[in-house]
Amino acid sequence: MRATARALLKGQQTRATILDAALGLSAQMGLEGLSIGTLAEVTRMSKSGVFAHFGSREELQIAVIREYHARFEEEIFFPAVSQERGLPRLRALFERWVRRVSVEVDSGCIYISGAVEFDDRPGPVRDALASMVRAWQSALERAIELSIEAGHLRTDTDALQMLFEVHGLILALHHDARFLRLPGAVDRARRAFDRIVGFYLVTDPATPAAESRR
Amino acid sequence: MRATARALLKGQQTRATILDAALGLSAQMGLEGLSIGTLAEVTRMSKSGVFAHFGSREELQIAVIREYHARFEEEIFFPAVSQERGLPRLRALFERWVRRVSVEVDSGCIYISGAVEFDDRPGPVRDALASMVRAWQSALERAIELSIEAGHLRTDTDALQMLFEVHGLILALHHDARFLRLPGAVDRARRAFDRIVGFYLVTDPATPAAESRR
DNA sequence: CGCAAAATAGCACGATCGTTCGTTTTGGCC
DNA sequence: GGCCAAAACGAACGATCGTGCTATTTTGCG
Repeated sequence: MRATARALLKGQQTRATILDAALGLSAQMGLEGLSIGTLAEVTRMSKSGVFAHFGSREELQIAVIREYHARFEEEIFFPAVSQERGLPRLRALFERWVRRVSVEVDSGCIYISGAVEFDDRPGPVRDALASMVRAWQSALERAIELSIEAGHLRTDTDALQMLFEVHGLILALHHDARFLRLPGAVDRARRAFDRIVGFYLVTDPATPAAESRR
Repeated sequence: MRATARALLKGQQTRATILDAALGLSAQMGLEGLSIGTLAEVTRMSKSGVFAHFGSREELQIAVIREYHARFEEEIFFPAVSQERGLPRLRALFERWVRRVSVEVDSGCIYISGAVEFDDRPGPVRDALASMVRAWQSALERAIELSIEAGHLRTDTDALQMLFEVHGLILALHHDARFLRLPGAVDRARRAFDRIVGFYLVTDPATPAAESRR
């Protein structure tokens, strides 16, 4: 009857436990590889017990995507927006993103694997995934635009073009590090990012750009 | 008893038919999504009839990978090496690669989807896939090195670094065009490629210029 | 403690999976 | 036409999948 009463019924709590295990499982095996059976095994519950918390496999997958998104925001986006707008924030976003992916060499990125698994499998799961990815891309686009407004990047910078190029670096990093297991991919990504930034950087600091390298 | 006698026993011929269907199926559903049942349905054969041609699902997957590699070479690599070595050949390789991926918006690229599906699933399938991908990357690396030797690219060009960046463009193209269904991704990839080439280009044919080096 | 409701378990279902085995059909050559 | 090996088939197997149902246990609260 305390204030905690409603906050965490037993159900919500084990649901969180299941979801956590589901996150790990689908990061490793992909969203399609996530099965209720193995999930029940891992959490030491019955299949139907697990199932009851989500109603269907699709809902489970969507719940996983949402949870992944929440953690992604927490780990990458929120800490980075504490940096001052413009290039410092953009750099922070990229650096945290790179670090996340390089940690995920052993766990897998649901955004990347999900994009491949659902790229021609229409339905609510794909929609949820696409909407999260788009949200993240929009956040990055916004950070680039703020860098332009702050006078750090050239005013004729095509934000979406720059985003495209930076995103490619993350995908190449994921590919080389996780699939090919090549060493040094993280450094390549960082170096390429600096090169891209260098290209879009204002050349004449007539306005007090200050740039503040890293 | 004609000359055709040994060349094409009935078995090899239907095996080729099955393999062709398998290529299409696994381009669309991924190598893991390829099932003998649906493959039998498509080719209007019995499951066991299909199965007998490959001995196991793994061998079927490997056969698909090898066939994909052969077609990839035929469509991209061989026509491009007819161009003169150096930048023209490198450009031809990239342009054909981009075109292939942009056509694959509706069919899927086995190299890309396979890399995600098997990035932590060790075994013969992963090995075969990785070896094909590495072969293709080596071919590109070689093309870059030839461009350096031909005096088209700066002598201090890091071929693997440039390869990393170019590969990222293809992955971003695949992601944006196939998953997010964004228009204009092809042009973005081309523009980014030109920018990358521009960076590594020799500015003064006499001396490897000291442009804003990073 | 007691009781209603929530949470979990148990069981069975139809479907699909890769694979095996024995049989039947087919194709090539005398 | 007949012979033999290759090719294709059909049926069944054990396993796993998602998903209903119905009990049973556990929880929260008066």
